Amino acid sequence: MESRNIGEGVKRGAWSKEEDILLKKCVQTYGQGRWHLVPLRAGLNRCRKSCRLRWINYLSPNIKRGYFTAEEVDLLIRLHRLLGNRWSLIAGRIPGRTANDVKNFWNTHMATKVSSSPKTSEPVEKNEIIKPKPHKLSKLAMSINKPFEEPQQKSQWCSNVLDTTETRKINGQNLFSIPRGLYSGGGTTEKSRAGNNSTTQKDVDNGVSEISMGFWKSLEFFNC
DNA sequence: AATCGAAACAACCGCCACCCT
DNA sequence: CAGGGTGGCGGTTGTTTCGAT
Repeated sequence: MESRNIGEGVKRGAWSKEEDILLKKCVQTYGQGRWHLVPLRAGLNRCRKSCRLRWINYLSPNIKRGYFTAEEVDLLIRLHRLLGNRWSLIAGRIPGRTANDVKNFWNTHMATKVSSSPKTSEPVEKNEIIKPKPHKLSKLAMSINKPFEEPQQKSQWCSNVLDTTETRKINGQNLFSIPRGLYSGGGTTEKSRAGNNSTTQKDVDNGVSEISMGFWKSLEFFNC
């Protein structure tokens, strides 16, 4: 694939290995953040967004690549029912997966499967989906995304947040029929990844009115 | 072996909230 | 308080890869 040069000479398209190395070095040296400075520091002819996206979705050492495990899919389905298309939130609860990963996976594997399932075609009631305004939600997510200390904590959360009957049906019907063997089936649970937990209670409170009570009940598991 | 359509995934775009001055 | 800059998000598009015929 050929990269294109559009506009003010900023390179677009696929990243080369050399660019990856430069970006990696830059982030390792200066840390994440201040993305507007990254192209300059790294000597990259890329826009800040492109650099950030490349790091977050591909170069970050926390990223888990490869097939989604059955456990991850199960969690994804439940979280999607709970949160809707809040990919960053969902990704925050699936260790090692990025929002882009989750979104791509859902769009290519789950969206059609779920919608084609007679039982699951039943639309999720709008008032059941948590839709705080984006950035309030982001902050809320940080509190929600407190890493699970223990594996049991995670499974407890999963089993209590949602009724699992539906997702089990989805899994039973579709999980192993997805082409290209995208599931490893079972798999291990990664240790929780480091979270950016800078949320204040005020931030969380700001979103209260926009969030269903069912969700807040689920948050009791985190003592939020 | 070649072709074509579908699936998978990397990357881009536009928007918006937050932060800082 | 207002305005500009920045970070981050979800939706969408473009390209590559895979599988069927």
